[in-house]
Amino acid sequence: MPKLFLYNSYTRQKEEFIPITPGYAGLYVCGPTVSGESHLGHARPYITFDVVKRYLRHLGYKVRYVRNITDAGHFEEEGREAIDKVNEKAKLEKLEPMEMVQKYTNLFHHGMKLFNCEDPSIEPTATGHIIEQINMIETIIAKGYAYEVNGSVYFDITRYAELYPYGKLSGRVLEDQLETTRELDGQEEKRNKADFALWKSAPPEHIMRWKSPWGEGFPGWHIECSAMSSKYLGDVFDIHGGGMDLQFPHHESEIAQSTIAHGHAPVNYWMHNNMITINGKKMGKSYNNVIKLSELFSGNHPILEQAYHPMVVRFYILTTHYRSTLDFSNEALQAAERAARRLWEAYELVKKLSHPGNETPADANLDAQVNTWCRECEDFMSDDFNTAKVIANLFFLAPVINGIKGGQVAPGALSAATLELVKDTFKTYLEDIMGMQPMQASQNNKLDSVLSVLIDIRKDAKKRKDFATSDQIRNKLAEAGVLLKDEKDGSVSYTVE
RNA sequence: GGUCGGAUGGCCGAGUGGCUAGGCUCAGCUCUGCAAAAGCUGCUACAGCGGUUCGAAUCCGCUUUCGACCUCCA
Repeated sequence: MPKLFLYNSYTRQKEEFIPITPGYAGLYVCGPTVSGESHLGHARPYITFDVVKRYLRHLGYKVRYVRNITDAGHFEEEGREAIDKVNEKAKLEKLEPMEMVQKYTNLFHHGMKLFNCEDPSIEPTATGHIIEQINMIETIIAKGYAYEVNGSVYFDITRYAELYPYGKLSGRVLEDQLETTRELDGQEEKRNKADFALWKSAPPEHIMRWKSPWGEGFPGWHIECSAMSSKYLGDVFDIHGGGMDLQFPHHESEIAQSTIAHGHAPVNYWMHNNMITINGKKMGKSYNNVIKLSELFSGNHPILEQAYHPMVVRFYILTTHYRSTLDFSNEALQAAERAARRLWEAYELVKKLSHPGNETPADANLDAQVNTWCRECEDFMSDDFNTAKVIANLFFLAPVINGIKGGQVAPGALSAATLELVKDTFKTYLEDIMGMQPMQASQNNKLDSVLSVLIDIRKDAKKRKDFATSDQIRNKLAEAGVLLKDEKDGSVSYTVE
C-alpha cells in the first residue's frame, strides 16, 4: 500500500498515516445540526472528507466512515434567551421537533446527493444513542472527573488539566479560559467556568427530554460524538475530521471526555478543513451571510449572480487545498464553472479516443511527460490530499487529449499504453476520487431527435452555402440555450445550457 | 484583550530555499463560410522594510493589513 501523509492538527505536522488495523481505516466526521437548512458552509467538510474517504479506499483500505446527525443535545445548551432552538422553531412552524429534524435531515441528504458525496457507512443520530451517552457520563463520574449539580452533570476541567494537556488541540491555555467572561446557562452552578456540560437538566417546557440517573434532561453537545465514535469505531480510532471551528470547544472536549472514559486519547489523526468565507467574512448564522444550498443551486440569493451547479461548487472547493480558507465570489465560481466543464469534456473525449495501436510512441518526449503527469497524481493526493495539484496535472493532460481530437497532436504520439493510462487517470482521479460528475442533464431522446432534425436542415443549408439559414438555426438555438458546435470531422455536437 | 493563521500576477488559487504550478479573463495567431470549440503564443507575481544565505515567495525580525478561534457554528 502506498504511503499516505496527512496533516495532523493535534501535532501540527504532516505524519505518515499508519492505521490501527492494517488494511482498515476508521473515519469519523462531525455531521450537521439539523435545526436548519444546510448551507454552503456544510459543503466544504463533507466534500473534503468524501474525497478523503474515496482516496483511502483507492489506496486499498476498507473504510468505515461514520458521520453523525446532531438532532438533540446542544441546541439546548445555549444562553438563557436562546432557548431550545428545536422547541422554538417547532412552535413557529407548528411541527413536532422530530418532524422538523426529519425535514432538515432529508434536505441535508438531498444536498449531499447533489454534491455526489457518498453515504457514510453509518450515520448515527444523537437521539438514537442516549443510553450510550448516559453510560459514558456515568463512567466519567465514577472516575471522578464529572460532578452533578441540580440534575445537570459537568466535566471537571481543572482536575483533568492536572494530568492531561487540555487545550493542546486548539492551542489554548486553561488559565485564559478561566478568565472568560461569557454568560452561559448554568454558569453559577459550575465549579469552574471552563467546565462543560455532559448532561443538562431539562426545564419543564422542554419537549426533548430523557430520563437519566440525574433526572429528566438531555445530553450536552460534545458527549454524542464521543459516545458514537467509540461505539462504531472503537475507543481509539484512526481519523477524526471536521471544520476548524469545531476544534474548540467541541473536539477539545471530546478528547477530554474520551481520555477519561477510556483511559487514553481517542483519535490518532485529527483533520480539520478550513472555512468558506464570503467577501472575506466567515459564513455563519451569526454573520447573516448564509447561502443555503437550495439558494446556491437556484441562484435565488442577493449575493448570487446566477445559479451554480453542485458540481461547480464541488470542483471549486477541490481547486483549493482543504486547509486554506476559500473565499466565495461569483467571479471565482464562474471561472470554476468553465474550468470544470473543460476538464470534464476532455474526460468525455478521451474515453472515446481510439488509438492506432503503435506500442512505441511517435513523440517519446510527450509520452514520457504524459506518463509523469499521470503518475504524479498519486503523489499529490498522498501528500495531504492536494487536490489542487491533481487538478493542475489533469489540465496538463487536457490539451493533449483535445489536440489528438483536433488534429494538432498525432494520434500515435502516445503509445497505446500511455493513452490507456490517461483514460485511467481521468477516471480514477476526476471521477472516482474527486467525485466529479457530468454537469449536463442527461440528454433526453426526444430533444435529441428534434435537434437532429434541425441539425440536418442546417447541414443541407450549409451545403448549398445558404449561410443565412444555417446561421439563423444556430443563432435561434443559441437563444434557446442550445449551443451548436461544428466539429472538424463535419459532425455537429451541441451543449444545453 | 488573548491565541492562532494569512497577505502570491486583472481575478481565483498551488507552492517552504535554487527548477514555467494550474485555472479564469485578456490580446495575437492557426483552423473555420462565419461563429463556437480546440490548439499555439503572449501577459511571469509573491504586502512593506531590514536580516540570514552563493541564492528567499519560501527562513528570521519589525511594520502595515486581513481573517479565524476564544459563544452555537462546517
